[in-house]
This record gives sequence, structure tokens and C-alpha cells, in this order.
Amino acid sequence: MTKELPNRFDHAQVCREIYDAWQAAGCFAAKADPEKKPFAIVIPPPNVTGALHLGHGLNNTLQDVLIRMRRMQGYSALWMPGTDHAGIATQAVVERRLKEVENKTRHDLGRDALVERIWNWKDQYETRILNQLKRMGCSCDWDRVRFTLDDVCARAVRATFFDLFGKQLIYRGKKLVNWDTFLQTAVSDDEVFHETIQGHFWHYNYPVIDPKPGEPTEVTIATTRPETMLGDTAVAVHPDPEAQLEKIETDLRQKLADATEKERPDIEAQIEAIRKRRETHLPRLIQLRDMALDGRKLRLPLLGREIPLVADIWAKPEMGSGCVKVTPAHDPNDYDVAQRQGLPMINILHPDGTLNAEAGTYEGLSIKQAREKVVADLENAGLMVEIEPREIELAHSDRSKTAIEPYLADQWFVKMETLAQSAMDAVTDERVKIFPVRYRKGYLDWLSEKRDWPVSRQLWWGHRIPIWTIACESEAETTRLASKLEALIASGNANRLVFHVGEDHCVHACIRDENPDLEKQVETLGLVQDPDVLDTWFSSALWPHSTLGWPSENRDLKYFYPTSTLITSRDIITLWVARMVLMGLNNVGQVPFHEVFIHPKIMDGNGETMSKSKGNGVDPIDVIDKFGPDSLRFGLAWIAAETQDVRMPVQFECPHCEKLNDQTKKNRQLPRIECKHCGESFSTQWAELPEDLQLPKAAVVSERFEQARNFVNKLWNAARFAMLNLGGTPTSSLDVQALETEDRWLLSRLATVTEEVTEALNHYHYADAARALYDFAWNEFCSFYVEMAKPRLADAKTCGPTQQILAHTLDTLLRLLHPIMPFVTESIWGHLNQIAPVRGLDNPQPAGKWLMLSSWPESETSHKDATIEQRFATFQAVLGAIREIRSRQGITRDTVPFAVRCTPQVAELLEPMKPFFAALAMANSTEMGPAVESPSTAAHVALPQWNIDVYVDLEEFIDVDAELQRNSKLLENLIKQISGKQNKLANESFVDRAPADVVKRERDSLNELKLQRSAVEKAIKDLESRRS
RNA sequence: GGGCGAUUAGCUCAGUUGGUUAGAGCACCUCGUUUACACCGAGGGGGUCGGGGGUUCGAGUCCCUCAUCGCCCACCA
Repeated sequence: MTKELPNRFDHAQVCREIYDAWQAAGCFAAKADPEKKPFAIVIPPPNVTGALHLGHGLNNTLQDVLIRMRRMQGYSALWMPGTDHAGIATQAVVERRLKEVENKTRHDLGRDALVERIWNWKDQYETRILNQLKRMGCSCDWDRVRFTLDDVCARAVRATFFDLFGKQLIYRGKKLVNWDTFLQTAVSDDEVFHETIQGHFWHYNYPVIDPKPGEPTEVTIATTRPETMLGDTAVAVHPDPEAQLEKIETDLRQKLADATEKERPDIEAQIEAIRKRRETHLPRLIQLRDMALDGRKLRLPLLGREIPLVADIWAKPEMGSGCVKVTPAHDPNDYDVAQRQGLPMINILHPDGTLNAEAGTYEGLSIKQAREKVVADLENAGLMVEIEPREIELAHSDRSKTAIEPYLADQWFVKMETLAQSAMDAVTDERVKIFPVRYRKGYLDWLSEKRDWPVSRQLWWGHRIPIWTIACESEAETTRLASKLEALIASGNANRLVFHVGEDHCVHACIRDENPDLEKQVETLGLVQDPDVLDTWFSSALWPHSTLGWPSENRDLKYFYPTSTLITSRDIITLWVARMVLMGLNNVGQVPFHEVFIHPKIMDGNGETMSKSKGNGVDPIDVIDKFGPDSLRFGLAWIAAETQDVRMPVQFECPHCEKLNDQTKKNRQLPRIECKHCGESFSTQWAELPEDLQLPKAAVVSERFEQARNFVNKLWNAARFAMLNLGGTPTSSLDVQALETEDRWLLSRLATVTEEVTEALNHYHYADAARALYDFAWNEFCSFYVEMAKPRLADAKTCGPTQQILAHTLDTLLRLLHPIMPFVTESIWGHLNQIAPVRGLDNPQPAGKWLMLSSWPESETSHKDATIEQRFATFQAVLGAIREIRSRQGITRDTVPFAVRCTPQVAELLEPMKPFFAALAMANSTEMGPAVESPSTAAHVALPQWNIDVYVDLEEFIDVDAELQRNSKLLENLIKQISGKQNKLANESFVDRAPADVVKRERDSLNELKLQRSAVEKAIKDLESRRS
């Protein structure tokens, strides 16, 4: 059977079979096993908005590597899978699709029908996402798949809301929200992006009502949004402009004192501007301030409303006219002013962005229309002073790509004071450790602001807020209703219903679990359920315990919670990680996880983050199809170092010639591209026209995975070699100390690598683990041991131990590589089990059926032997020297004689390696030892760090000129190094102050270099005499 | 404006507490199809470690500064 093994690992064929077999054998199932220690990871639930890209590929690879290692280490390892409903993002995608395909809005469909559509979308993408994870080899416990909107998570959400509401940690308040007029919902700050557009700065006047003699008759203000003046409720001036200007000047002077030469002119100009302003503006500002304190009013243009002039610190005397209009319902800062000054707040917008009745004659206009009309009317009224072009940053909704309007709305908030503090404490006292540690700061800073968390969203897709509200007419009615609700609570609903009386006689009742009867009774009293849903992060925050069944007490929750590690990306440390910590503490009383690992982000070739909308995202499936899942995983682990993000240039794979075309900013959004190699056209994800869709579509991949693919193949072929040679492997115990140098070297290295890999993975140093394994497997196991094993396997006397060591090393290597490359290792394991089922050195044992369930290797520290490793390194160096000479001299087929000048100890050590010089470098040793001198026909390589000279006697092969040239270069280099070291050692302070061992090392090194120099000089002399 | 990070070979990145001649993969050059592997093997070329200053016997590594780039937070009448 082994002869039939193909010379390439057929991932397309094999991986599915292996994955299905693992699943059928129950390898992924995690049980609360009291005999084992628990180890749990909850997946950061991917959004069901779309398919996974390479960033998710990295995230999930790292989780799977860890969970597989822990499983092998004997933990009861749970990887909890699931997806996130991603509230606004998913609703926006579905609504956009609805608009594009059917030209309908959500209002045409209605709430239930839209939500049903979104569920369909979710089903489709959840299936796709879970399938992507499976193709990647993720060993999640698939029987436990959760969705943040499913019944289990819903119970947790309602229990949490009920609890917080009962503790008065959830309250209702007004807040200016970012209003998306297209989706007609509030969007969070994180879902807003800013775009610089060319706009204007309009300066116009507000007339003063009944100005006294000497007083200004009007106040000039400036705005980029003139239409909002319809909602103005005041104009503000600074309460103490003189002191404020003085303070600014003082600060600037301070800055000037510390400034560099380069900064000075700029600061000086600023100081000058402030001084000038004191002359030009200050008297008038003081006058206005006095008028404000006097309670004077202004006439709001166009609408004619009287509005007060107020003194408030928001107005900056150093800017513009020094006065600012106040529109509390449509500007966050103005909102603060209104709070301070007790001003009314006038909302001038309908939810769809058109103006409402407050706008008077402007009612019904869109914002754009209103702006044009307001500007025109101001000009007609002769109030416009100046229109100044200006670049402005305009807020846009990330979801609908339309402009954001600040909008005053009733919202539910979570009080953060105590919750945030608890989450800060958990990190400060290291109950939760964050790696790399630098991310702690951002976490703590964000939480320390303790800003209340607005949790309501005006959406249809999400957890409906479990609050029923009624606005009563009077105090008396409120009291009556309260007693009815109390009676309802007393009738056996104590843990199910709670209510609070809010402002304006509003009564809010919260129902804990889904309970149609109770809901009906509450609704009979006239209360109506809040139409809003919760912020998606509310349910995500519960993920570590809600997925384990909280609030119901159960074995799994007890056993697996707190979970062990959270592996995620840095952009959601605050939004998600911090909130999980505080919710976990509030609900369960314990942190949700002990450690958090923040991994790098994957950027495209231009250093931009990958995203679907930019068209630079890579579907892991494309990479898997081309390179195989093991290559994807190894390639990702290889780059997962902790310092920084990684650029991964992306290519289109031409479906005609399979060659790669670079993806650029220019071509990444084109529907069709012409292959630069074969000239044929192919389509991309952006294809829409029928003629484009006809074309074959290009997979988007990155050549970064070629290295990993080659490594998989290398391992596969090393295993193939083993298969061909391991028939009849002995199963007796081996005395390791009695083995040959190369055996002990390999076992020593294996012990070291085992330790390094284990240690690296324990500290999330994935790249280190991948590199250690790559180097060992390729350079040491394949390039040396396997090559050296060939002659030994052919000899009946040495065959047995060699087979045993080969089998054992391959066995251990497979275990170590398995978490990173599960498929190819499991496949090889199956073959190995047929040819050499019993493996080991000291009391060999039959191997288990599944590699994935076998044990993680322990480092055999007794095998570690620094002397042996040193000796072997000497051998490698001499071998390298011979190979270098052969290559330089262009000798390809002939066997050459060589001699080595070295200490007697080295000679003794090299003696048994003689056959390997023949096998690995086609070279026969003539002489080794201190007495060896350069033959006149020799090419020479010096190994200063070993105090060795290697001579290859080339006789008629020698290319004298080439050799001379090389030796001169060598000599030059040696002289440079010698003089460097001599200078160093001549430096008294170095000799005095540097540690003795460092100085000694330098001295020894210098002596060796000098020996080398004379050897090279002699070689040159010989060569020259030969030439002449 | 505040914070964090980055700048090392043509490209993408490593470089552990400061200490021999700074590494890897890809790309490049030369040679080679010996029965695991051409997705291979052997060898090679290529770096003033972003600029400047400092600490130190000694700096890619520590400190200051400048430049460029990226991310996060705040703000932007």
C-alpha cells in the first residue's frame, strides 16, 4: 500500500475524509470530566453579515492550534462555536439587498416579514461560515453551536436586563444619537466614519431685540450647517472672555518657552493673533457678555422666535466672532450647553430626515432643500455677512453610507460606574491577563471614563428590549397603576416582573423570561412593549456564560467557566472584551476568561485592512482550494508574531493559466481583469453584467502560502520515505546512551524542539513554534538525519535502531505539528500506524488510532546533550566547507579527497563520520589532525569558530584563479576582523570593564583569526607558485 | 490634540535580558534530475538595522530628537 502513496499530499481528497472521520469518532466533543482539567475557548462569534476572510482565518487558526494542543495535553478541551446576529450590520445588508433587488424598504414589508428575511439570510451565511471553519479544520464542539439571538442566548439577555433594571443600573434618558436617516435608526459612534467634503462656512446675523444705545444691533455667528438654525434656542458668548484670552496667551507663552526653533514662528503668530483679537473683539464680547447676564434676547431670523443670549464656556472668544449658535437637539456640544443653561431643545427633524412642524414653513423639506432655502432667505433678508468655502468633515453611517444627523432621542442606558470599575479591577489585579501587555492601557483608559452605555437601537433585528411602558396622565394614575403592578408581582411573579416609575409619570415594567401570559396581563393594564432592540454587544457581552447555559445552573457552566483564553483582534478590546468582563462579573461573579491574547491584523499589499467592501478580502476557502488547509494554517501561524500587523500581498489566480496577477488598488474592484500572463479575461466578485458573469471567476489568494505548501509536501515526502523503509521496525527498548552520534544528536535536538514548541505555544508565540518546527523538520530531520539514515538502513547491522529512531522521531514530530497542520499529520499517522504500529525508544507501545487524540510529547530532557550537539555542529561545518569548495570549483560528479587540520579531539570526533562525508559530499578523508598541512593542490576553507582548516585536494580539477580570488577576499575579511578585535583589546576600558568571559572570548577569537590568516596566506602563496 | 505601534536584504517579516562576522521565506545568480520530495538538492550574491544626537568598554537592542507610515481615542460652531 505504501508504494501507492502519491508524491504529493492530496489535500483535496483526504482532508474531508479525515474531518468527517474525526467528527464521526466524536473527537471534538467536550465533556465535563472530573478526571481531567478543563480548558475552554469561546469563539469570537463571527457576524452573519457575510463570509469569513483571512483575518478570521488567522483568528480561528490560532484558537484551533491552542485547543488541539491542550486536548493532546489531557485537558477536557472545549471550543465553543457560534455566530453573532450583528444587529445593525446584518439588517443593513438585508435592507440594502431588498432595495436593490425589489426596490422596497423595510416599511413595505413590515417588522415580522423583514425579520423573517433576515433569519433566512442568517441561515444562509451561518451555514457558509460554519462550513468555512470546518474546511479549515477547526475542532469546535459542533453539538454546541450557539447564535447570539437563539433561545439560550435570549434567556441570558433577558435575565441580565431584568437584573440590571431591578438594580437600577439600567435607566431611560435622552441622548443625542447618530441618526441614520436611511435606516432610520441610531448608530453607534463606532459605526460612523468621517469624510472630508468641500463645504461652506456661512456667517450671518441675529438681530438684537431692542438694542440700547451703544449696544450692537446684531450678533454674527458662523456655521457649516445653516439649516439647523431653525432649531436654535440660544446664542452663547463666553462668560469671561478677558480671562479666557489671557489664559490662552499664557498657555501659548509657556509653550513657546519649551518650543523648538522650528515651532516658534507658528506659536508667535498665534500669540500675535490673540493680542490682536483683544483689541478688535474683546470690548464687544464683554459688552455681549453683560447683555447676556442682563437676560437680553435675540430675534431668530426667518422664524422670528425670541431666543436668549447666554453666557457659556462653550463659546470660544478666540474663534470666529466669539459667539456661537446653540442647537441643542442637533449638536452634541450644544446639547451640553442646553443642559447647563436650562435651555429648551427643539427637534426639527422627522425620523426620515425631513423637517417637521417645528421648522414652520420649511416643514417637509429635506435637509439639503432646507439648507438652500434658509441660505437664500437669509440673503434676501440682508442678514448674510459672508460665505466662506471650507473643507468639512461630514459624518456618514458606515452601514448605509448616508450622512448622519445628530438627533435627540429616548434611549436606554446601562450605568457604568460600578460595572466599569469591576472590569478595571479584574485586569489590574491580573485575574484577567492581557497579552501583549501593551493592550492593557487602552482597555483601562476606556473603562476609566465610565461613560454610560446606550444600549437601545431603533432596529428590528435583535433582542427586543423587555420593557413595557405606559405614560400616565397624572400622579394619581401612576400610583394606581403601580399598585396593580405590585399586585401582579405579589401573585407569584416576584422573580419575573419588576417596575420603576420614571419621569413624567412614566411607568416601565420589565419581564424576565419570555412569558406570553404575563406579558398579556401587563399589556391589559395598558403598557406597551418598547419597539427598540438591544445593542448587539449586549448579547455578545454575555457570550462566555450564555453559551454555557447561564442563568441555569449546570455542570458545564460550573466546569468550563471561567473559560481559559480569549483570542481576538485588537479593535474590539473595549467594545467586546471589556464588556464581557464586566457582565461576567455581574452575572456569574467571576471573570469570563483568565487570559486574553490579541493577535495581529492582516493587511493587504498596500497596508490596508481587508474588507469585503474594499474588495481586498481573501476567502480562506480560496486559499484552501489552492494550497490546502494545512498550508493555510501553517502560513498564518508562521506570521503570528506578537509585535505587529502583517502585510499580505494578494493575487488573483487566473483560472485559465493558474498564474497569479497582483491585486492593486486599481484593479481590486474591477468586474473583469485580463491576465497579464496568458491574456485571457476572468471575472471577479464584482462581476454583474452577463458578459462578465460568463467568464470563469478568479480565486483570490496570496503566494505567501507557497512556503507552507512546500513544507507540507516536504513532510509528506519524508513520511513517504519512512513508509518505504520502516517495514519490520524493531520494538525492543533502546539504550540511547549507546547510540551513534547522529542518533543522539537527533534525539537531543528533538528534546530541545519539543520544549521550545511547548513553551512558545504556552505563551502564544505561534510564529516561534512554527519556525522551530519548520527548521527542525526540514533542516535537521530531512536534510541530515534522513540522508544519513540511508546507508544505515541498507546495512542489516545498523538498520534496526535506525528504523526505530526514524519511526519515533516522525511520531513525535507529527504530534508536535498536529495542532498547526492537523490534516497531513493525521493522514501520515494513519499510514505510519500500518507500517510501524508500535513505536518508541524505551519500551515501545502501540500508537492510538487518532493522532488528534494522542498525547502531547514530553521533552525527554535526558536526551539533551550539549556536547553531542556541539560535535555534530562541527561535522556540519566541515561538511559545509567541503560542499562549498566543490561548488566553487564546479566539481559535480567526481569524488574528491580532503584533509582536515584540527585538534586531536576534533579528529577523533570526525573519525566515525567519515562515511557521511562520502554519502553527503562525495568526499573521502585522507588525513585529520593537528599535523595536517595544506597540499599544494588544495582549495581551502577556514572555520575560525572551530579552529579548523579544511583542504580539498583538487589535483587537476583546481581552478587556480577562482581559488586565488576567493582566498584574497577571505584574507581581506580576516584582516578587517583581526584589526577590529585588536583595537577592541587594546582599549583599556574594554579590558577593564567588560566581563572577564567576554574579554577571554575576544582573545581566543583573535588567536583563532590569526591562525586562519596564516593558513590563508600560505594557501595564497601556494596557489601563486602553482600559477607561475 | 492624547495614546499605542512601526521603520532591519528587492519584497514580507524574525531578532529573546545590550556582547563573536545581524537571520528566515520569497525573489535573484551558479550548479545538479544519485531510487522521499524540482512544491527538490548543493552553493552564492545582496543590509551604513529611517536620519541625527546621547548613555555605555560595547547599541539593531536602552534614552532623547526629527522624519515618514499605520491604528485607537477625543475634537472639529
